[in-house]
Amino acid sequence: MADRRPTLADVAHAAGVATSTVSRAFSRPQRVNHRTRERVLAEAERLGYVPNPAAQALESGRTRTIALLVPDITNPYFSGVIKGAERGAANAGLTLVLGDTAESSAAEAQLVRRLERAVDGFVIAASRLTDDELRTAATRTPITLVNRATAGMGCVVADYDSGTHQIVDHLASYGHRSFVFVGGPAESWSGARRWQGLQAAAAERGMEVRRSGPYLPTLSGGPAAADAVLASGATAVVCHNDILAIGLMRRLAERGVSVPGEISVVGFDDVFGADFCHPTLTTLAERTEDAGRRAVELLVTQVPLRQAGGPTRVLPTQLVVRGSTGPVTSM
Amino acid sequence: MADRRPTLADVAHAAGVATSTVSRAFSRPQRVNHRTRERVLAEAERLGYVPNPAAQALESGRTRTIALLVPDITNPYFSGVIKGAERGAANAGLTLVLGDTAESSAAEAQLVRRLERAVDGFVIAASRLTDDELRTAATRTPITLVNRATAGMGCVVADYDSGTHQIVDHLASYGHRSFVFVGGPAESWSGARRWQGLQAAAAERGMEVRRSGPYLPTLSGGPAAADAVLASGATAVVCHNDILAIGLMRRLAERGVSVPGEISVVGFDDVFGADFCHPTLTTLAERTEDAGRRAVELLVTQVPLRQAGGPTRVLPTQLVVRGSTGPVTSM
DNA sequence: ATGAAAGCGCTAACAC
DNA sequence: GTGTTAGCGCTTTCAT
Repeated sequence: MADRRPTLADVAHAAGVATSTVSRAFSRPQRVNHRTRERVLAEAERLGYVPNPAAQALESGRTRTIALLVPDITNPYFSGVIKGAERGAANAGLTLVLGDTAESSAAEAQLVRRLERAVDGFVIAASRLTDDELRTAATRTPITLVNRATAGMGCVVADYDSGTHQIVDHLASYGHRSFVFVGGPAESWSGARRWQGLQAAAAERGMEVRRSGPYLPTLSGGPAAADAVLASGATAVVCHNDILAIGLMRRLAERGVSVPGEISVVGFDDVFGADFCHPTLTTLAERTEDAGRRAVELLVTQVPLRQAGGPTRVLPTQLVVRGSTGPVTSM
Repeated sequence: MADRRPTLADVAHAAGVATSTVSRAFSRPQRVNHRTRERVLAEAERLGYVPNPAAQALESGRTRTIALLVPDITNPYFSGVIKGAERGAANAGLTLVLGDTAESSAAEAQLVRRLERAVDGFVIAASRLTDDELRTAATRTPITLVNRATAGMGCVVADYDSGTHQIVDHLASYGHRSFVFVGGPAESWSGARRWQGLQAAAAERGMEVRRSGPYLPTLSGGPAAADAVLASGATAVVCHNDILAIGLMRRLAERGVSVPGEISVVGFDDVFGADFCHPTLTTLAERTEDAGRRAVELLVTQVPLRQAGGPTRVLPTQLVVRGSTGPVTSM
């Protein structure tokens, strides 16, 4: 182990100045004589001085750390959000703490409470908390939401209105007159928005929609969903997310049902895997990496202002047409 | 925003005791009169007191935070490591900071330096630093490695000796007399270990092996690898990782080559997607979640002891046989 | 068992 | 432009 690490005082002594000058040399370069600053920095470098973040935080009350909370770290949908947030944090010189809420609102609330003094703010993706819980927490520490809109705080959401229209138009262009929405968890905010959008878009097109589910938004949710879809006689299905869609397609393949020959399948998210499953999946791509980065930016800009509110940023979505959708077979 | 948060002094005042008593009530319950402690805790609860981690860290020098560094957060291989580490940290009451080193040794070194004062230790997965750089860094802050063995520090690695034997035995059982190893990045420690293991196992079986590459360990590395393999006339290939294997299989499909009919394909990692690509991929599964958790445990046990060294933990691997491997076609 | 008081390393007024 | 000096909130001797 190294000996005691050099402190501000060590650098100050070595450079023959006061500690405040050293501090300023780092944090307010303008307010220090250029030559003095050079000397201080040189001494700091020579001594291998690194500021102690705990001490900085204690004084300033700011930790230069933010937390990102996601329901499941291993879900590839959140990988993009995590990466984007990590980039955004790095750009802003912030440290990113990652928390997995295990899809539980209790765990989420506990994590917020545990970390609120250790971080300057939270980015919460797909929060399971109620609007009220979120707003209460936001009075203590700034919060920005990803894929969840709650009045009074910064939100970054995907444009599901446009996205669901794109999906419906695509299916209509292939001659489908109706489709089934294979729903995910009932509490999912994005699930509700997707379903609303699909209903509205279908109504405009004069198409008929039904909803099936809820199902687990995992590969294992696929078989039950597939069987329900088969029973319904649908020519097309739109699934809550890609993973569920892939699980559903696997089951359809097992049962000898051709995709897209007999049934067209559409997913949401364009996760890793959507372009190499079989058949490749037509899906609505979200800019998850952008979402993570923007959420951090939103948080950073509102932190210094100490304002609780924040505008909602809507990120574009785009339909990626692949092999799982095709024309209706007239029988 | 909330008013000033209650401090130790507020609680002490409210309970009519000294701050040191409040501090002890939390950290050394034994050394405080039972009734006093009850009263203090009640007041703390009533005021909504939460200790300020920065102040705790400043005094004690310990932050109760550890950092996990990975080359690429979006790589599904690391998702398991991240999840495991998150769990391990949560179990130990530690906060986990996540860093993405962007597959760059410079970024990794910078991140270590930037965080070393803010955390009590590092878990570094697939480190790109040299052994010397790692050992130097470890003298300042404890470090544990995942999938990288460096003498003198705690390491968690997969059992590639057993794993590569499993792969070779599997191919031999299907009648393959030779195979090609499709290599990843030259600097990859695990890549080197895999190749060593395969060579040794093949030699024992009297099989012939050649190496091709290096290739990008991504889907986009697949086409070049596939074409090289075709030119070689191999009956079986073992790829650096699953992603590369899937990219390679896609290219083979494009070129009308049947898998496993004409060529058998084996991957490493068993990442998300290996069970739904087409054909499903035979691959060597690693216990990545265990690895992450164990690495944190190793770090935690060595931190209090302030000992730099640490034993290497070897985690079992197992071959998952799926649809991408089959018998040699005699032509 | 409890209190008083000295810092931990740094920032921010406020002087000079 | 630079130095002096109070703390930030907590832990930890050292008394009592």
